[in-house]
Amino acid sequence: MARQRVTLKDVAEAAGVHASTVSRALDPRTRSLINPAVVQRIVEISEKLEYRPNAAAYSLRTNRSRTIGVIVPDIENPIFPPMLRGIESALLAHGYYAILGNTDSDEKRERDIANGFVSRGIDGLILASVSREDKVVDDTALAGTPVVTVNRRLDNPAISSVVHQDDNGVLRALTHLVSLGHRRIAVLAGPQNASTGAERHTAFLHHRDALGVVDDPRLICFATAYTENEGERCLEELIARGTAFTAVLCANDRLAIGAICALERRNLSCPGDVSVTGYNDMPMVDRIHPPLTTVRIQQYQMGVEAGKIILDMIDGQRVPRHIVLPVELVIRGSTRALTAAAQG
Amino acid sequence: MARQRVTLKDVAEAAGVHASTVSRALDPRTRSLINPAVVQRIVEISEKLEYRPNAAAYSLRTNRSRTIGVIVPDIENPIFPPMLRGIESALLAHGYYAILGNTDSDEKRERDIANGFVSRGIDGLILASVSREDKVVDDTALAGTPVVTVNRRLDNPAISSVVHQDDNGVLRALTHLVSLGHRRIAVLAGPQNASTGAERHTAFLHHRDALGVVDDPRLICFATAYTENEGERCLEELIARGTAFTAVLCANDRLAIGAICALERRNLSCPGDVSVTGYNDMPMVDRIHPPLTTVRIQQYQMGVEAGKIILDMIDGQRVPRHIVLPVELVIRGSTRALTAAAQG
DNA sequence: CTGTTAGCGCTTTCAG
DNA sequence: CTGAAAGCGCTAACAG
Repeated sequence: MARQRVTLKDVAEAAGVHASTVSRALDPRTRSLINPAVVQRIVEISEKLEYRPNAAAYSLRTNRSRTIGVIVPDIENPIFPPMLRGIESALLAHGYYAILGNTDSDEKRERDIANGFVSRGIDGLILASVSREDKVVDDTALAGTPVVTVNRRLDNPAISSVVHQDDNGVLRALTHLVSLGHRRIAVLAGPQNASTGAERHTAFLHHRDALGVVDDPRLICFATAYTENEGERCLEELIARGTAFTAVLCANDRLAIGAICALERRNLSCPGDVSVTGYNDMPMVDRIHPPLTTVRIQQYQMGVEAGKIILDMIDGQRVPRHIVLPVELVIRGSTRALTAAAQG
Repeated sequence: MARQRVTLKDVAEAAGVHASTVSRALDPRTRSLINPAVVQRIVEISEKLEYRPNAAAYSLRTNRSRTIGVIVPDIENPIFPPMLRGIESALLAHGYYAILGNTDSDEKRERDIANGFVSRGIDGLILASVSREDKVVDDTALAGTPVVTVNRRLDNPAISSVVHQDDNGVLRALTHLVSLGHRRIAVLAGPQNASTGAERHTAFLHHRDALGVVDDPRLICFATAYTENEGERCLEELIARGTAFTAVLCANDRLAIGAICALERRNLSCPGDVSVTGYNDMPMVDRIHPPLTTVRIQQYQMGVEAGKIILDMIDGQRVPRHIVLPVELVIRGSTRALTAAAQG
């Protein structure tokens, strides 16, 4: 029955001291002010009584909630769970907890959730759901709450971020395809209002000529979202345009899965007729058919770094930090050397 | 700079009324007590001032945090993200938020997290990580906090739960295999300290004889965890025992994926040589090779129901409720009719 | 219908 | 080294 019963005062009475003494004795930072013997007694008694500090009172008094808001577009996207674990592991070590919100990439929802989070006094905000410009973020940051974006980056450099070497990832995937003999390489570009979409596409344009990849605008199709359905739609569109290609470079794994699906429906084989590369190396893409060649990002580590940045910012570090993690190419079954026959 | 500035008092002063009047005007439940014209003015002013209630103060005063703790073994297990979305959607409609914890199936971690949650005054606990007996749960429930388990069930019927018709799911999968001609059906049973593991295995034993499935204890292997690795290990063990089988009934999809992997390594084809069924229909199993025949559970709905139960319990409904959701069989490529050749 | 009052449990000056 | 006192922002009797 008893809900959240034992208070500082209870412990104080049992120990024969004042509540403020107990408060000091239990806080590692102020413990040194108190007579060690007294500390010892207070700690014992508080344990025996199973004292648990009341987080609301602490929060009201100190204006710190030890809570971090985490906003993602959609937790069902497989790259986010590992990231969440990373965040959690960074936070838990410091007694912080994460509250979670999904936006479905809807700006209004993002605003509502962020407002709700601020209202409950989050100490920081980690945001995976973010366009290249985002008023919600700017406002929250302006209001003094630490903010870090993860997996994506704002154009505004004042907002800390954790991202990957997108340019290098695209370069590796493209070099791999070229080394297999591919020159007519189609591109499923991601949404250009997302930093990943924009940066990966810029990287492609940047490296295309140097690698001898055919420059033909009809080989590029822009997805409006990072979903399997968009992958299918874009591949259909590429085929409808009637331009030949022997490989498809996709801006993420979900687009790649959709593309492979569409190929199969057209009775085209991957990698027999068309090679496909993904991006992210999300869970399970090594088990699909064919196993996906993709660029591996550090999903877990990304979360850890974001957690660390937020904690540092809460600790007073107000100069924005930008972390760029390295990537690696994982070669699996969805890419194959171009044969003379296929080139025809 | 301004952190969480505007308070009730600020709004009250701006409106020329007392803070308590503002409090009443802003709470839908007490709004009717206030002169409509005054309500109108207060609402306008609070919006103009961007007033956001301080959750800590509310919580301290009312002893309600509008926060639900959600504990899962591992958010990276693909069945949990959809469940989380379900929980979130049920909670958000009532202004509640979820804080998340992963236990890695470690009892000590589970206890620590639950304690942390209780300390921050969660109003309810949703627990997907739970053995058939669980002291943490019993204690939390005893302390007066609403608790509901989801996907698994405690032996203790006083704890509300949301699960699926496991018996029916196993019956369907088994009937399907039998209808394809299989009789020598191996079983990868789940951990027996999990209610799903125990109930699915009981269901198998229960239906085996009636369906004419061969009764041979050497065809049953118990996994110690629901992982791909355990699936591989168990399948290896079955083969090592030297008992022939033409199909494998797996207690969940991850075991099935491991089993298929092990078969491939042995140069056995699925479904050519051995048919395999999974359980859960987790995301992506329709895209693996071969697409997995499995029992579909309602991951999202499971979360919604759990959220509803928790909210009802917070609302005073203290009689435990047990919801059992229906399942369906999804037939894909990993099962095939037994041919005369394969029977030999 | 509205104002007054008290206090939730904690931290933090300020005294001693 | 420890106690006293104030107050964070809010809600809920209780008065009027």
